[in-house]
Amino acid sequence: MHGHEHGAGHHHHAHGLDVVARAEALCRDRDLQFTRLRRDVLETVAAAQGPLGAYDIAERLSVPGRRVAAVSVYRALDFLTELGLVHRIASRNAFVSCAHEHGAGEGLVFLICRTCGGIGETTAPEIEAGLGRALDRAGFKPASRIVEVEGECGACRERTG
Amino acid sequence: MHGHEHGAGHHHHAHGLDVVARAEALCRDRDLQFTRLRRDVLETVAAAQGPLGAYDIAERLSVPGRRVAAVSVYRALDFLTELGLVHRIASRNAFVSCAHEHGAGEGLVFLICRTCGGIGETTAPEIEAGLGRALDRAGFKPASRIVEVEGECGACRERTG
DNA sequence: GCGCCGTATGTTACAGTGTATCAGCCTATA
DNA sequence: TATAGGCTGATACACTGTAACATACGGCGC
Repeated sequence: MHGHEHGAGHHHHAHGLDVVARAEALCRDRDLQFTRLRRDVLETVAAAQGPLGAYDIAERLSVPGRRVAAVSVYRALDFLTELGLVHRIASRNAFVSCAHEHGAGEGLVFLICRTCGGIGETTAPEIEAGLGRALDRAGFKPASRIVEVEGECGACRERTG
Repeated sequence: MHGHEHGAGHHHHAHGLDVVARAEALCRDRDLQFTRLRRDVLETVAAAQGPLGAYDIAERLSVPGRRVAAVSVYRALDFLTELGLVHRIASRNAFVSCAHEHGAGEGLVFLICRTCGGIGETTAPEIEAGLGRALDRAGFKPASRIVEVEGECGACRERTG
């Protein structure tokens, strides 16, 4: 699993350009700065096969003569995450890029493959109603939610049986 | 929210004894050792109001003359997590104790309160079917899942309006 | 131009999280 | 007693994340 899946397995191979284009449009619309560092970080994450840690990103962006500190990467990641261009995988402390829009009530689910280490996405709108009822029962007012499933992705199941 | 909620807000105040008793029974059944360190770690987590980090636990267990290293705490937490006596909150890198059994298909959900910092639990069995369908659509074979919701718990909503 | 201010970035330092490795200890069992 | 396996201690290290402060750059009013 080296891309992201949407819905019933809609693959986005090499979507680096997609997400960068979306970033440009978003920043233009909202009068935000799509700076070089932010672009570099986004391109690096988008080009990666799997999730990247902040220090991985910093290392890949650092060349002799231009060293990128991890703290700068974190700031760029915060910015990109805020815009929904990048997602944080809490159970891995790592980040993936995301080329498609996400709306509320969509039921975003992250799929973490134990075999190839890749991150997929799918949506399960059905779970929103049930989760909403459960939260009502518990008297809990939600603000944000994460759903992460660890297992084996389709590609690895085919490969290894 | 300084305990855990189960189902429609079933509270377990001061359940430290419950979970320790359950740990003893589990270890007896499975021929596992419920050592002093493991007991201490479990009691510390159970007695805490909110989630504890591994280093917090190590600090609380360290007294002059007996220093508990974080690495030992991690091993004990791994052991306890494996038995379902302790849960890890991925979005906080912290741990909470859990006095009740969990079965598959139960739809365990962690409720993280932004106001009081407490962790609650509830179950949403309804989401299992929907999530299962979504995973089928994506061709993904699940092994474990985490659902964490951040927001405001019932107690804090009453207190602050 | 000049100063002012807000945003972005650089730099350093530090706190927190987690793992690897090796050594010692304790206990059960032969 | 000897041995093997599980538990713990201790040290070191890598990774993750934040705080604090300095600097740079660009727009804006004067």
